[in-house]
Amino acid sequence: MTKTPLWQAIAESVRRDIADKRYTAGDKLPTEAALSGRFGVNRHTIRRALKALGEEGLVFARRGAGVFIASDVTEYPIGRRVRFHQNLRAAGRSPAKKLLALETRGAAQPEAEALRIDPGAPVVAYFGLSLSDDAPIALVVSAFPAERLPGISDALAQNTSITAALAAAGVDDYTRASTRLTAVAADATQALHLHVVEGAPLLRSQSVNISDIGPVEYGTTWFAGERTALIVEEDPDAQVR
Amino acid sequence: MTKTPLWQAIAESVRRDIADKRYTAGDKLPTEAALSGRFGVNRHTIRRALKALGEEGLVFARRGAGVFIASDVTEYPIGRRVRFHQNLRAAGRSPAKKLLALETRGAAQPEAEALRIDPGAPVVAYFGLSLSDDAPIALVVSAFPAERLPGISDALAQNTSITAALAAAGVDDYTRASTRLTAVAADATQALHLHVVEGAPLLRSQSVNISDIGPVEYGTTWFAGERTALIVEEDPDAQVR
DNA sequence: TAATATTTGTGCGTATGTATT
DNA sequence: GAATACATACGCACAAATATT
Repeated sequence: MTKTPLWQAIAESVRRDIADKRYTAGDKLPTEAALSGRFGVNRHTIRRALKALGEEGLVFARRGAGVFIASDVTEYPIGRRVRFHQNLRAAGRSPAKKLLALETRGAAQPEAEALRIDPGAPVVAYFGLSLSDDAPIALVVSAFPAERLPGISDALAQNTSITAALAAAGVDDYTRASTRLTAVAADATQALHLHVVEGAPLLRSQSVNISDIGPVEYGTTWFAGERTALIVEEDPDAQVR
Repeated sequence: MTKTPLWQAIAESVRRDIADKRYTAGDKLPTEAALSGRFGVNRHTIRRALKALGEEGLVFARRGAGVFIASDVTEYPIGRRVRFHQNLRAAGRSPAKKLLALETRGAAQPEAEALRIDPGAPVVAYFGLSLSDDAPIALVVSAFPAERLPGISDALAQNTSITAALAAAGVDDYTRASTRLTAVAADATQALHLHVVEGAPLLRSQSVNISDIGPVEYGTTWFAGERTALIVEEDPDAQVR
């Protein structure tokens, strides 16, 4: 009879607690110190167990904050992906949206080019996080030309959606210019926001929205690759050459 | 895997913003509170990042007033430019193409569903590599329904392009159904083919091509994220909702 | 001038991450 | 596994300087 390592037994115990909904998505687990007391083992043994759960995607840790239950991946491993499919046209525009920050500053070179304004001309920078059931889906950074859109800053602060804010600023009709897609690795802060590990693959979408008064938004969206997929609609009559 | 401290990642991000002239000499940075919201970290962590920038002489703080840009950074290591642009419609169909392998086997479940054939029905699997100036661009795996396309195996072996092979098999008119895009991490063999390190971000495109006789190709393409960007063409008349 | 709000500066306690012994 | 040490990070509270009204 082989002896089961302590950390495996502990991992199994916590796994049961999660399965039994004693802890649910977003909850904080007891501290490592508390768990080490409860199970009567060293903190490192607890850490070994939590590491295993982390690799299973069941929990994730935030240094200085605690260990938290990840979104219910176990129950709906496939369905979760399906639910979070994002349409490219709706990229970064899911209903639940958290405003992270808003600032007005000078336009950098690429922003100025995309928005067809002078470098240094004021832009309103919007930082947001798209959520679905508290699970972060995408990180959004958008630049708006301040002089072309009077009152856009207040509109963004008061409206939950970018579309609504643009409408409040007088733009109710705009089209998306060609979208540029590429895969990139998550940096430390992106990983923090999206609840993935540093270096995890992200899908980055860059696009410009244009109305009849000119470009109104230069937006970049980072999607958590593990949890989201973009569906690109294609013209059914289009020919593949 | 080296984990970058958050404060270093934040310092680097702000350093870039200064280098890109988003903030210029004399400007006031957003408040520590605003930055802590934008990056999703505690104010102490922001302060640590700002302290580093202060020690570099890039910024200085005035208690009660704010943090200001001391000087512009002119020299900055420019990131590798994206050298290759691929149109999504041409995904995996660039001129230089290397045939890696060709095999006939039974259809797996997802292939059967996509191609609308029975699981286990014969499919011809095509493994190829897209190149540009000897640099690998994308790894391509396509499945073709063997019974629906008599002679497709020989056609693929003899033709350099998939389009030509399909034409040789009697299909000269097909359309691409909606494409699914997501970011994934490169596994060991993909990394080898694409000349990237294992774990590097890849852009994965999955799509089905349909002709009047039914689905003719279920293809998956992995693009090297560091070297490629997909440009999604949009209907200029399309509305963003 | 005075009151109030904002912003940076500082301290303390606690939690996680990692390395060493 | 156990014990220790240190770096990183969070959360709260409050003081000090500045800005705003």
